[in-house]
Amino acid sequence: MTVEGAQTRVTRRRLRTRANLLDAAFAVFAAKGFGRVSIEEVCEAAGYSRGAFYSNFATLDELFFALCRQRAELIADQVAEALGLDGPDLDVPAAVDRVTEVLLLDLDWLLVKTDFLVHAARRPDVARTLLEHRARLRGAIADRLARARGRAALPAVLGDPGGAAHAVVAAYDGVTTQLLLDKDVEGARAWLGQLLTALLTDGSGNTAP
Amino acid sequence: MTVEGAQTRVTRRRLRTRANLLDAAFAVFAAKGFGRVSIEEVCEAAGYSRGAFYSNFATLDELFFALCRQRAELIADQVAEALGLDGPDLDVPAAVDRVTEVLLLDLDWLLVKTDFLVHAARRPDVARTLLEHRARLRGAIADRLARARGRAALPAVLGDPGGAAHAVVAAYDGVTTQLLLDKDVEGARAWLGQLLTALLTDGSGNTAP
DNA sequence: GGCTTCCGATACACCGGTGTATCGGATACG
DNA sequence: CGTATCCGATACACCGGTGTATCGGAAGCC
Repeated sequence: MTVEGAQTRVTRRRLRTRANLLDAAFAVFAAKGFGRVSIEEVCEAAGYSRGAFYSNFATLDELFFALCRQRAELIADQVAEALGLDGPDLDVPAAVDRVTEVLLLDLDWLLVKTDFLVHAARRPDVARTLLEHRARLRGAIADRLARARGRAALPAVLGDPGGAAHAVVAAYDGVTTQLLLDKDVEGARAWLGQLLTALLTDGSGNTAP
Repeated sequence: MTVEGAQTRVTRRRLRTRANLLDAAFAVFAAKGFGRVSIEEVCEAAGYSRGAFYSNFATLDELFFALCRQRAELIADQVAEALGLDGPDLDVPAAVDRVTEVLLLDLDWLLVKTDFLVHAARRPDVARTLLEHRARLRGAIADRLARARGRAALPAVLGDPGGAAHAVVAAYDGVTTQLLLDKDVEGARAWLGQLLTALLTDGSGNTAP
């Protein structure tokens, strides 16, 4: 039933199997895509029986959601760390490098994430959650950009740092789409770097390499 | 068997039912997502029995592919038309308006298209087809931009018109992602306009409204 | 180590969707 | 209008996955 309020013993084994199920599910979802996957497949991949599954999750959707939440927060933390690395002043190209290193690393995750996107696009409540998550990320980026105004003025067309952050996210999403098809991670990184440079500078090339 | 080589009579009824199945499938796919849809559902929505389906398609994948191909070509034609409208000189904001009018019109299509994207991301052969399609579209945009050099110089960071076209597509994809979640078509159009302006001008605002 | 609690494996009944084979009625053509 | 052809509806056998109920054994606690 996945109730967590009235649990007497926290049970160690349970946590392990739950984690194992999540890991196996990630692999299976990445390979086949959510919606093409049965509960049995996940269990088999994890080395458990269906009993284990039903003891930990009520439905496949629930597992999928838990999985995406887990990974998304992991990535978000890494991005936040990458953004906070250098001091009060921001070195745009360096920061871009560090962030793309995190964001455009794991093709499997991008695949599952996009699966989750289309899933969310059809469920307003899930969409809300995802939107909030994205807003938080954008906020972090905007903050970072605002603190770095001195070094490179933002182009006027984008407006405030919030708008610029919005553009950064859009660029990332756009590059992701192409990457999903051509699988060229290095190319995507380079390309995202160029795009962000074009967006975040006024075209005079003052922060370009 | 869907063989089209040795067909004695071209049969009118068949074409109609095929079209009906495709239309109904579009609605169902948009509502539930490919992979959450059964053959029966599609047939029911179209008002046919499964016999009709199997007489026209071998598998649900085949229908899905045919559907995406159909719609994609329709959109591509409309975009090509919108790009070719004004004379040898290009009015960037106007062209952007016309194109976004076509591209960001039908949320259902964006939904299905993204479904198709994740589908393609897992099948190299399908991915190839989609990549070629995108390359053709980029080519059309690059041509258009190249012919309009006189009016507004492209920012150096993006390189040649090919690079700029690449950026345009990325912006479109990025905006699409957000749009799928917040369903704000008008906002997406405005936002895509801003993004493209930021990308295609040198920041001096010479083509900004 | 003995006891209690809990977790996950096994077994079973069930259902929805699949694919095929067959047949009746619609359709094109002379 | 008659007839050959084709299309799609119906019927059937089948399978894979689902969810539940039950039970044996592991994990925690004394």
